[in-house]
Amino acid sequence: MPEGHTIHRLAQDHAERFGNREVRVTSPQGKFADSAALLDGNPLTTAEAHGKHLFLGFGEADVWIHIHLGLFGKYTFGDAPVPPPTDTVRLRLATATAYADLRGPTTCALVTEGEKQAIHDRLGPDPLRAQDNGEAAWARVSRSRTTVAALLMDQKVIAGVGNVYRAEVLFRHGIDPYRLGRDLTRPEWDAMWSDLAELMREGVRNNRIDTVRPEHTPEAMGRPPRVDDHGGEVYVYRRAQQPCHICGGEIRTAGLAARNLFWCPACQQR
DNA sequence: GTAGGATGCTAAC
DNA sequence: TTAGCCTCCTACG
Repeated sequence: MPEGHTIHRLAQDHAERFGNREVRVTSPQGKFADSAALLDGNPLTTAEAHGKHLFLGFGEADVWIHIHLGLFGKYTFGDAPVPPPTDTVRLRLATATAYADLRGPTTCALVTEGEKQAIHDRLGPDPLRAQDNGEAAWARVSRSRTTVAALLMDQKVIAGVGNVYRAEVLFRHGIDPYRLGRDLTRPEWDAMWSDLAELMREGVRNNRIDTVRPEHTPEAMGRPPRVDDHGGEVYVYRRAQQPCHICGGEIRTAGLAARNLFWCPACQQR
């Protein structure tokens, strides 16, 4: 779930349900209780995403709730009647008509405006932010001796890409994950950047990751639809040892920087 | 019932 | 490079 598209969608969902409404802010689990009490009853005025970071702003209060889901964090949205919270709910926002429950985040903390800015400053450009472009990312990539697979996961280089988008965008552009940043061409990078922007925008719309082109969908190719709890239709992510949708060769997997990498060696050449 | 893994990241070695 | 954090779900006895 939690790649950049999830967080941008969460920002939208918060704005829709709670924007400019006074919200009850609580921490049934307790870890955020003191901070929640400070904000309780204020209107939610801003919900903003940068990469995988979510910021909630409350009216005059000069503080933000900074949320990072990490690997396990999850949001549940619902309508009234608001059910009693379970004891793992770190943060609950609620009005008379809607609620949002946050469980298991890596980060849920109050930050000042300055601390928020520091987070933005250490993040790279985000394909989902209108004001961002791939220029600064290319400057880093083009002089890096790191693999493009590692660079795509580095939030200082490009914010919001996770393990699924990494594997899929490399496949879509026929790029070997082990190629070095400095060996990429400018057109290759530009194409990946704009492709990510489109794929991730669709991810926000549908709240899932789909990367398979129309001509390669299960219906178009007469194969059974994918069954995987992560949802969308993909080319290589978590398809190790299965046949590539395009060439029929075997999808490979390997560990890279503590994460599982997936790719098709035939379609993705050096 | 238990083990293991998962779309993430950081601090410590 | 590894351990640690946080939660939920599946597979396996």
